[in-house]
Amino acid sequence: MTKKAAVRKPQYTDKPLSKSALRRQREREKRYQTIFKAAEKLFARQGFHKTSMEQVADRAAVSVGTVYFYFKNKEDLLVHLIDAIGYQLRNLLGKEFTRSDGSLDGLARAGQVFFDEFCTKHPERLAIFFRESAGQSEAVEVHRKKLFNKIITDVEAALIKLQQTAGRRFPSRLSAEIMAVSIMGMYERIAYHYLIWQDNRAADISAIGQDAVTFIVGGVKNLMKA
Amino acid sequence: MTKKAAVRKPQYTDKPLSKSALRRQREREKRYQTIFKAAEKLFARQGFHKTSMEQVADRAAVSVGTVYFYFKNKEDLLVHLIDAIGYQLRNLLGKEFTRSDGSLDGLARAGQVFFDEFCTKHPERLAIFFRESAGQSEAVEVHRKKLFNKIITDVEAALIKLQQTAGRRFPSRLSAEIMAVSIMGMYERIAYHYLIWQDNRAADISAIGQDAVTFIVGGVKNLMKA
Amino acid sequence: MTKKAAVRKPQYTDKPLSKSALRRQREREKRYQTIFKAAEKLFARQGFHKTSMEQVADRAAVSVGTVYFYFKNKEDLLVHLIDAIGYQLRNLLGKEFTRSDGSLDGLARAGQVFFDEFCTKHPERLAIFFRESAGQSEAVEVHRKKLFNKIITDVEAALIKLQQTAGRRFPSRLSAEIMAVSIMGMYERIAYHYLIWQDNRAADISAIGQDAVTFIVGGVKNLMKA
Amino acid sequence: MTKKAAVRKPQYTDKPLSKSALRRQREREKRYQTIFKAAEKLFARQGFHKTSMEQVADRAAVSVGTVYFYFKNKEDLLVHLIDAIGYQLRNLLGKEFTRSDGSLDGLARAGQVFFDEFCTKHPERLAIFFRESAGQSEAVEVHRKKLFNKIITDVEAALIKLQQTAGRRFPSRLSAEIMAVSIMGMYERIAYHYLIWQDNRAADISAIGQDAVTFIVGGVKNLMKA
DNA sequence: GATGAATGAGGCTTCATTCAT
DNA sequence: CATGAATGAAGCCTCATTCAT
Repeated sequence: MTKKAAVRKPQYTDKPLSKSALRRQREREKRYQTIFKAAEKLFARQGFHKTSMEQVADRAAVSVGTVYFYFKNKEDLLVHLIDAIGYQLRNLLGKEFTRSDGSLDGLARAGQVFFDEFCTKHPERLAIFFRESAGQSEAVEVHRKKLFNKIITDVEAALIKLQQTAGRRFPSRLSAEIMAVSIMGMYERIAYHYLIWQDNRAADISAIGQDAVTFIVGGVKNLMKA
Repeated sequence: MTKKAAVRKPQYTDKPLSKSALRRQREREKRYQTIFKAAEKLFARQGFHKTSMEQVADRAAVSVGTVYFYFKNKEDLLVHLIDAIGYQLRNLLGKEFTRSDGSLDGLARAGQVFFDEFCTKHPERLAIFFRESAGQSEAVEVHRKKLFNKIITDVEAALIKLQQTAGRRFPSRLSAEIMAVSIMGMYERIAYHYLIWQDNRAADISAIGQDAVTFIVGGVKNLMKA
Repeated sequence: MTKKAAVRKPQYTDKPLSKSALRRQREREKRYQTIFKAAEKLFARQGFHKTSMEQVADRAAVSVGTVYFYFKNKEDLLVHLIDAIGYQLRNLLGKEFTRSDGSLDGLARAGQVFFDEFCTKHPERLAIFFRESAGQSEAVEVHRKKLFNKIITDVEAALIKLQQTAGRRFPSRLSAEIMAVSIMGMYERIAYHYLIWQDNRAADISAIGQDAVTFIVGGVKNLMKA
Repeated sequence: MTKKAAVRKPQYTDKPLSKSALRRQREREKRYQTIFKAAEKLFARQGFHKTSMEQVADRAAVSVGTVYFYFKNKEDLLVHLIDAIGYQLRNLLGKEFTRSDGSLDGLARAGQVFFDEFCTKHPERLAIFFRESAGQSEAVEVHRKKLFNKIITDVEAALIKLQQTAGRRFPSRLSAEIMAVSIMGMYERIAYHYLIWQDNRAADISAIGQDAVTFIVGGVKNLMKA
């Protein structure tokens, strides 16, 4: 493990581990998570820039050096947070899409899940993904872009499948992507508006999501007609 | 002039100004603009945090002290940028809304104007408004929120007028707001996606906007039906 | 009038002044005083270092440039304040000493005057002389020292006269000076303690002064005995 | 360790320290002292304002960051200096007072100790306490006031004890305090006059102190008579 | 004489990162 | 592996002073 690479995640090697090695690995994983959670909370609450590595270390009850053992640098910490959030998000939404039958239901359910399972339950991740990860650095932006693109591609795929099932065609080759981007933007801003800026609206978010879904359904249909 | 205030804009007093005072004022306004533009460019290109006040001063060909003469501090510079952008944006969109007759046309035209007049012609402002102003500081966030809210309220008002004209009702009292937020989010992300992340798509943006508008129209109608 | 010298005080030349020149001179004197007073107040209230030249100018309702026309620089402003205070103080005390007949009464009356006429009526000058002028700069310290020395010399002279009148001798050649220094220190700290640190004790200061005088009288007598 | 706290002094916890931890602690204390001494010297020689943190760091042969590791900021450095001086001073004088039997001797001895042990041996501390700490900032002034008050209270207590021993009464309830303040002022200015302004008089200071003590004794007696 | 915009050196402070123990 | 003291570059900002108008 070189100086530059930082551990990040426990490595998975093939050779069986001794008991003590196992314990060490578990400890390591635990530490990693502690630091991760500390950063998540602090970045979401105070912002990425206003949070110092010392604060992260303090909250995780480890030394600064330890933070640097698990994460290459501060940016790396943010990137890992973003990745984890993206991973979770795609998992959550993906499940709904795959379960979907090519009707608009999958899209609708994904929207619900986004609000009910993700936004409401992980407001910190919401803030990090949509607020803190913006405008921070080149590397972070690259990661963010990649993630957005993946989710957009997921949605786009669902829309294309839908189009085929319905035996229709969207006006242009780009239409599906544009809709995917639009849906992403809608959800993003709705979450931002009602959950980050008005943090007591969690109760209404489900109903709000309903309207959003109705809106989307109308939009998609209208584009299929065209 | 108190310690904290910084000049910013020439003050408008009632007493007539002498010729030399007038020139002085013009010079001041010019300087202000020079610094403003320098910051706009740098913040958009390198990011707010990566840009130092010295760089701003250099690009504006003035001393650091002069920058501080016109702007209270770095944050103030960003806030003024945001405000100016918001002002321009509302002006642009507002004109379309007022010219509108309560049909969906106004909304459609506003969308076009957003892409064709604002995004394409002021990519730097786009980046500042949607990327750099996010996650920077409390004060900036407050300004951003205020602006977003204003635009959302504009759109919402147009939607309500539309509903009355059509003699229909949206499902809930919130629906119009939700749609407004959604539309804002759509446009934001479309602009971000095609103009910031893929900066050579300016040519397609008009066509993209078309699909977006179609989508919106369908969405709005669907919610009016409901 | 060279660039370096700054006007400071209106010059007194011998040739008779025209009417307009007279008025100009009066105006000048007035301005000088305005700035002087502004600085006095601000230095006393916020401290010398915490006060900027701009603040002085603002309070005097003139431009920064004007302040620099009347005073060479910031330090010069403080030095002039100190000098003026010293001048007033010596005048006040000196009168009592000269009126004195070589008895301890002069000393006693000077003490009273110091508290009743100077401290109570010019708390700002008190703060400047005993607080703000300390530890600021070489040049200021030199002035302060000179002034202290003058006053000390005055007191010393009074003590020596007293000794002669009484037909006694202080133990050493230094004794009178030591007593003068001591008296100065007493008054200084009493004023500081009761008027600067506890700013509502002005009412008691006369009574306090009484005790101080009694103390001094005892001290002087004891040293004459020795 | 929070952002604001800075280490300052090694913390005393109950758990026994390992050998290496002990050494670390010792090193830390040493560093702290080095920086402390550097600041003491520089503040006394060049003045607080004229001394930059970089100079302090240079003289202590550490980096600027290290200075800030041990002291929260520049003001903190001065405050700690003042506190240390006050602590030493009270210790020195306090010993004489407690050893005292309620006669004037204690007061006299304290005076001697002040001149012989403190002023002569620690001219830098003298300058910091009586010159540099004046008129610098609100926080510093608060500390200075507190310390002066403590010493004054000590002296006052000694005077009250004296009065009881002697079976006399001072004219007013304030008298003892006034005398304490006076004595403080005398010593302060004598030290300032002969040791800071005329720095070659250290040899005479003992004799000077004698006269001062005689003066004080006379003063106190005179007030007891009254 | 008065003005006030412009200057820029200089100071304080932060904090990501390193590395010896 | 963990620690945490040390580093020092870098950034923000202030403000005394100047000078063209």
